[in-house]
Amino acid sequence: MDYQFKDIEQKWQQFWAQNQTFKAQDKSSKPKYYVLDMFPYPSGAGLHVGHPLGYIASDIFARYKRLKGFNVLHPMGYDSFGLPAEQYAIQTGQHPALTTEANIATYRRQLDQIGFSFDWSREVRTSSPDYYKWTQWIFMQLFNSWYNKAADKAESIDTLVKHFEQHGSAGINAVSDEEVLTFSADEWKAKSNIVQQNELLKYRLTYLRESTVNWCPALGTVLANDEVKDGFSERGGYPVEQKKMMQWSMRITAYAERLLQGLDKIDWPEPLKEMQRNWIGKSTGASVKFPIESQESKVKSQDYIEVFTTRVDTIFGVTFLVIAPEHELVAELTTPAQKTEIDAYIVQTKKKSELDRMADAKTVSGAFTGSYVINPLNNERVPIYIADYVLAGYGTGAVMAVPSGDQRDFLFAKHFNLPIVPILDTQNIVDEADSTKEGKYINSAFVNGLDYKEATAAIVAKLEELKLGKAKINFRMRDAIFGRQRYWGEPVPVYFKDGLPHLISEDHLPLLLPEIDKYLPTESGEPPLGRAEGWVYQGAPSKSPPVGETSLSHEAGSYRETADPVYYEQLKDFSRDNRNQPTQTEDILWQLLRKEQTGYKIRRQHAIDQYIADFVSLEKGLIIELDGHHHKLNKEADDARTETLNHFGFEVIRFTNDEVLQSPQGVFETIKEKLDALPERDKTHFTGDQKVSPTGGDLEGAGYAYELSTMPGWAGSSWYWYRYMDANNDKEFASKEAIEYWKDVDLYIGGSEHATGHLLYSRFWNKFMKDLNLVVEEEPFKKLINQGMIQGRSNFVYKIGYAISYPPVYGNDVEDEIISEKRYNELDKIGPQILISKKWYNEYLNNEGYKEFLYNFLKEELSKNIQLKSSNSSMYDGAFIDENILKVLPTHVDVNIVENDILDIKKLRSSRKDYQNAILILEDGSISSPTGGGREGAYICGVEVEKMSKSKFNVVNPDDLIARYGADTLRMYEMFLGPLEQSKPWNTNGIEGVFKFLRKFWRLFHNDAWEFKVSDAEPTKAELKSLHKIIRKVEEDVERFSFNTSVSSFMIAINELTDLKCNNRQILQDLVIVLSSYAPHICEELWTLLGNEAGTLSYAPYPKFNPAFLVEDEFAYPISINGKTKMNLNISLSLEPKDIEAYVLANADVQRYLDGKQPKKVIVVKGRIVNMVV
RNA sequence: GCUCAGAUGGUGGAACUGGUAGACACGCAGGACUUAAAAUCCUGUUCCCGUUAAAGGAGUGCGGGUUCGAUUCCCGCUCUGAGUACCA
Repeated sequence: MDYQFKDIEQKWQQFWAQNQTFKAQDKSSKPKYYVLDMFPYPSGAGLHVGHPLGYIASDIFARYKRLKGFNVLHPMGYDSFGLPAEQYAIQTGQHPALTTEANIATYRRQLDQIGFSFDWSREVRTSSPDYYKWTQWIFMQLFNSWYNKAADKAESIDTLVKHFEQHGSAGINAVSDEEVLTFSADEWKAKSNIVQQNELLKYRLTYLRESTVNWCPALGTVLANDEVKDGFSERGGYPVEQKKMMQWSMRITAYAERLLQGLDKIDWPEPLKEMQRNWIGKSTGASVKFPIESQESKVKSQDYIEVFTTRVDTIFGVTFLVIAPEHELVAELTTPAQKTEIDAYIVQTKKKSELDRMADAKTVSGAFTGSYVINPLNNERVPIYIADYVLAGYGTGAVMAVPSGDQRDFLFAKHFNLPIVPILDTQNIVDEADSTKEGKYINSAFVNGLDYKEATAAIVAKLEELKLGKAKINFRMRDAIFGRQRYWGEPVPVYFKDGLPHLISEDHLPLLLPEIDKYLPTESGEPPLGRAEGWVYQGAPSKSPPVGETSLSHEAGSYRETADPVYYEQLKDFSRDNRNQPTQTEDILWQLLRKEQTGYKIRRQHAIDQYIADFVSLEKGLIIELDGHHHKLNKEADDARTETLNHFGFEVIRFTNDEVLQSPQGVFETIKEKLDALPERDKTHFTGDQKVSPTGGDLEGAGYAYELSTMPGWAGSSWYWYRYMDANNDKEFASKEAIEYWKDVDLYIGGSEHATGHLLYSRFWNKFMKDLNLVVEEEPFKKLINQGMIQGRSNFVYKIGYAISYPPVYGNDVEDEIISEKRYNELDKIGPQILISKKWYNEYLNNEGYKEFLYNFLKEELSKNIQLKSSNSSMYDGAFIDENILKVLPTHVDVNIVENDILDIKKLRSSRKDYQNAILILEDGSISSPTGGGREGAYICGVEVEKMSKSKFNVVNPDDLIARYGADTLRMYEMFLGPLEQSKPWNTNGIEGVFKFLRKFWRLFHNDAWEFKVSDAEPTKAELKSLHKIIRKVEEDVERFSFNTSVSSFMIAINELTDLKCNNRQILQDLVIVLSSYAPHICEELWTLLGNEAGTLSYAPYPKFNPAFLVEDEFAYPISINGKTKMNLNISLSLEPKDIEAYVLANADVQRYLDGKQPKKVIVVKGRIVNMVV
């Protein structure tokens, strides 16, 4: 029978599924090998031909490793939480779980028909509760951990608490928030639980903190840095803005150094590592404090400005300091004389969006504050400027400017006429800064004459001695925002009590995603989970209550002396800050309330217990609070706060900012009425002997609000490779034995788009899990390969766009308007489309005469083919075509109706209505019209390489190709296309060659009548040579992931064996094994035809290469003269170079080439070449 | 701007440690089979000059270097792609 790929492929796919042929063994004496593809998101669009590229490569590798005797783990699953399903749900109201399910089914069907050897018994889905239970569990471990810098690893938060209890905060070297408290052991123990928990939150590896986030209003969620590209969201391309929000974050910065170091130990593509290095952004330098020049009467909150620099050696070249406009000291540093200028500049920068700021990079702008710092090493006065080229978010938000060494500083200095002092004798600073490190220092006091290394060391030493600086390492990487204000993600296993986050009990995992009515934020702007009814935590908070969970106010004697004196002191500091920087609404209200305008003394930003009240009347016990509109999770905190304040004898009234802005007077009246109505404050509560629970009861029966945001897309994919090791375990995320056996991923294949997202977060979680001894390897992916992108190859037709203008109607020239592009396109629909072939398009571009031809042609065709009439027909009477508006537009045409750039005109006509009556000028100049019959010439389309996408009509679907050629052909063709890592355009043209090859292979096993027939004779030498060449070639190629070259070699081998008329069983059987990882279906079929047991091919031993079969006794030496090959000579390989030389020189043809001359030198490389120098 | 990767026929690409550049495949041209088409098979196919077959010459983005010999190594440049960006 001829090669029937359809039947064969279906048969074997079924067989593999039924027999679980590719199930990996949990326990095995074989060595393990773990081949993984990057977790796919099952999108609704289905696969295009570019998607399976990496899967085919990894599958070939996995199959090859099985043949080589490895126990191979090759799983597949779905990263099934994510934005697209949710966006779709918002539009259609369909539950994302349903659409996701449907998408997975499509995805699976498409994967199955390509014949992958996945172990489907281990399939995972991040959106399944069995799976996200463990994502939540890992989140809990992160919450319960801190990073101990001394041990350089994460540890349980218990060890931190123990340390605090025994030694206080002294001796702790941790990665934490910047502002942490300092306290003794006794002070710690004296703190209320709330204060303690608040403090611990600053150390936890996942924490809640008010931070500046990338807010995307269109998606209604925050995004991580890697999800933002050039100020727009990566998914959807919506604008992103900066916003302060209470957010869950992951303290990935704790691992910055280890993430960087680890890169040196893994076999990844260099560009990928480079991207991670850039993202981590380590820079070694020094921090230097520049004392602020004292000014009479002005009290500063700080008497120095700290800068970070990587070139501390240039400190003698500092001629000014630049701080970011957002720098906290700007207000204090601005002198009255400079205030207008500075304010104007700040307003100007605020107006600029991120994008403007980037685009504006070239223009110099800034403003002088009027203040000076002192250069600590030469005591010179250094003016302080603000400028937006200094970023508040990097380093300290301040730079020491060295115009001689830094181009931005140089431009700034030129612009503001600031001095430029050279500091190295080799510097050339006439036109631009020179950042050289060569030469000896000048103008640099005690380092004059030293070189770069010496000077740097000397300066750092000096600064350290002065206690004004030290060597420092800075990282660009920020902590990763972990919450998303979206529905379709893992719920965060956290509830809120006293405004503080608490973990739910492990017994209550998984915390299931609740059902909601609409997948939209609530009216009050809470995330979608705010819609879930009754979604509150009822259980016990944890098995062992958090340390120190006692009454918060057992020491409270008065509102000033709260439970925690240290904390209270800090609050007073914050209050002072707040008073200095009132918000707009606070300021409006304060102007009305101050100076007893209500009849009572009002204080603003006043610390009470652990809170700061916006406004308070101590006399009447009334607290006035201003709120932005807020989040449900803040409400829990607000309620707790109100309750506590009530307890201290205060009544709380709240206004929103909007209320104040709209009617300040009304707000004032309400407050006044309230004050008048209130009695004197009851102070009896301040005895402190009462046990107070701020939430009004014990946990039993109480409902605590859950966290309303969900986890980001990368949560589930940051550990999934461990789940595959033990996918069905319901006791642990994976068993210890499984992890110890499989350890890590040996080969990971996927796209480079995950470089700074998934691959960085995964390494982070892996290191964390290693620290907790949950896993055994420091790095999860030993070897990684980026498959290149498959680009689309678009085809174009060249459409004549024409417009019709009208003469003045009724003496009115209104109609003679300039026709806009849009109108022009509308008009071009009134007649038939006219398309010109590629040659004529080039003619149109380069030849004025042809334009005229087209114009005349068009006029004639139009008068012939259409009547210029419509409902108001007079409009078209006498209409004329405007030559100036005639244009030829390259227009995408569906690549599926084009073959070898030749358009299928019939298919074109039936594809779209507006092409039905099209007139085509063909390559040979003849014309194809709908009425004209007979044979037609060719219409040649234009070609361009672009992204593969529906809108460009260049999507090639693997389903179609499999239907035409089969999966084996598709697999081999995708590999044949070129090196795996390289991006390349898809062109279906070559696929025939691969198909022919498989048929030729099939035919080796069959006689002319297509009957299966092999011979049992002893193989010939030539046959064995062909076989062993390919055995070795495939081994070499697969090991170095050069799949394209082995496909070529297969073709060569089959061509050779066909020429040898080989149908030898021994040869063919080994060949089947060698080819089976590339084209598994056809090989399985032939394997059983050869009489082997079905299903045994996948685990057959790979044939052993025997070099003896390749040994030649002769070699056709290329004979070259001065490096140019002239001829070949067959010479026995047993001859030594000397004899070869003699043999070659004796040859008559060689003598002819030498033309009687004696060669100066003869180079003979045995088995390679003979070269003569004349 | 910086970093990285790359540039070989009409096309995808091969040449692995410096040793016959263009393997393999597509496309194209010619031929066989056929009434015809499809399929299949055979031959040719880097460019230039040229021929009866020849014989020459040039040639791996450009310019130089090292070498008996360079697509491969070194230096400088051009272009393309990717990443990143006032990162101090």
